Amino acid sequence: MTSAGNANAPAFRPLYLQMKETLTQRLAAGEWLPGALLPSETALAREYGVSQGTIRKALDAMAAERLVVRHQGRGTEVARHTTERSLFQFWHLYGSDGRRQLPTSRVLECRRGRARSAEAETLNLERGAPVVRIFRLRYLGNRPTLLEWITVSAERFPGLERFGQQLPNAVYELYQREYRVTVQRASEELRAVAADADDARHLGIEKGAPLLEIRRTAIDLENQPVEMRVSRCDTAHHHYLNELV
Amino acid sequence: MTSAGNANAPAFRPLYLQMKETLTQRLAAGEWLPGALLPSETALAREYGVSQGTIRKALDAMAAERLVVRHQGRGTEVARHTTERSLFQFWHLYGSDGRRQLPTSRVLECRRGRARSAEAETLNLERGAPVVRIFRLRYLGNRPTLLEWITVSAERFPGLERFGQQLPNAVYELYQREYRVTVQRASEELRAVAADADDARHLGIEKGAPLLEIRRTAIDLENQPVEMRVSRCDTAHHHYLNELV
DNA sequence: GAGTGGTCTAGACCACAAT
DNA sequence: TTGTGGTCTAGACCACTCC
Repeated sequence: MTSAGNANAPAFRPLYLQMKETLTQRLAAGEWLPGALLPSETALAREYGVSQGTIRKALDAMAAERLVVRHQGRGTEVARHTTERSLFQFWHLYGSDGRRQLPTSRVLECRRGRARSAEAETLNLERGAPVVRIFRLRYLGNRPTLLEWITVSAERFPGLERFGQQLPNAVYELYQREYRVTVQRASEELRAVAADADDARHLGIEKGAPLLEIRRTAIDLENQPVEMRVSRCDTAHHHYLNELV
Repeated sequence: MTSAGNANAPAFRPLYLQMKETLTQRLAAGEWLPGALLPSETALAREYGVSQGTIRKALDAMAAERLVVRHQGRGTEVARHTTERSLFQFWHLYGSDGRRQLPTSRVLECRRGRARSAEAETLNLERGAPVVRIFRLRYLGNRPTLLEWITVSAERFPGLERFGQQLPNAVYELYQREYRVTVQRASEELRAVAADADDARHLGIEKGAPLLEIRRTAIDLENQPVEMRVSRCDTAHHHYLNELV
């Protein structure tokens, strides 16, 4: 399929959306690795027999979804999970002064297990399927602020448990580098809960104190869930910021 | 300023961004009322002496910010505050089944007062300036779920207090219809707090129970704060959903 | 200097809404 | 049928990066 001028697919959709889909598939298939440059607009236009403007609309749409990053004069790059991206897309906790702080982490547990029903449902696994669980205590400015439980499929992330204390702060960079898994987006459910005895001990607060519980499901390039994450945050000195635009 | 070909402004910015700015100013000034149709792309292009494509990029950018809504075959319409918009942009509470429910409301208080320091700071007012405060209890499916305190400037919203029990559920529609104030975006700070005695009484829960507190600042078309809103939600049967894209 | 994406233009045709 | 925005094309020039 080189010419898309009159596609053979059952396509009533605009050409640029078809091109976006095609390019996204090639990207998700790993043809271009994170950080690499895609072929130029003119090269892609030649390859598919469409105009440069059509490729441009497709790439602009992909850039809007953070699949690629466009650089004038340099080219179009496959999006990487940098610390900045983690910060801007996935980190919403701010200090009382309104400044964003990145956490440091202490891994309390990191081992294999079998998927419980909630994990299986969230991650699209069979119940009892092998998983890796990470349990971390995270500090903001030396203050223990956040307890975090992460669950991923052990088939998708073989040997993840071996990282143990060496797990980096930003695990999405690790997912991408070691496992070719790119977290594209996520959804978070927020609730207020009461600290149980363990929460209280780890966070140095009273049992029953209010905590902000965040349940995140992270989604990869193929729109499949890849990580389930539950966080419990002490919001005495921090808050979760959400911009409604 | 009819020809923008070689602008006299200290402008190194792209033409389409200058056009977007100009059109946004005309819109914010009230030249086109909510629901009205803007002049067509060709008419605007003629008026400013630029190509239709440039106007198109400006309007597309405005549509991305929800300032206007584009309809093929009909024209470009100034965005209105409909119930759908309130729902999709400003309402983030979902039931445990994942369904979005709109609240019903009971106004507990609606009267004038003088800005306290937090209100004055948030709303860019002098401390002690006249304000209107609304205090509502909101129900989701017959269950009292949410206490809400709203503060706005009494100068900007003269006579708002007279609505009392007749306040509609979606006050942003009222702001736009009665006061020509369009809420374009907002930011929300979320924290977990413990219910005080009043919270507990109104929501039918235990004192000290965890509540999700949402502090919202609403921003108008001119990027000025127009409303401060604090909500305390019982998240036993609901949660706040945030999509990280 | 060569190559890239960003902007701007101009024109053709299509899909859709209103009449 | 008329006019609107949506798509697609083609070409020119600009700003920027890299060699």
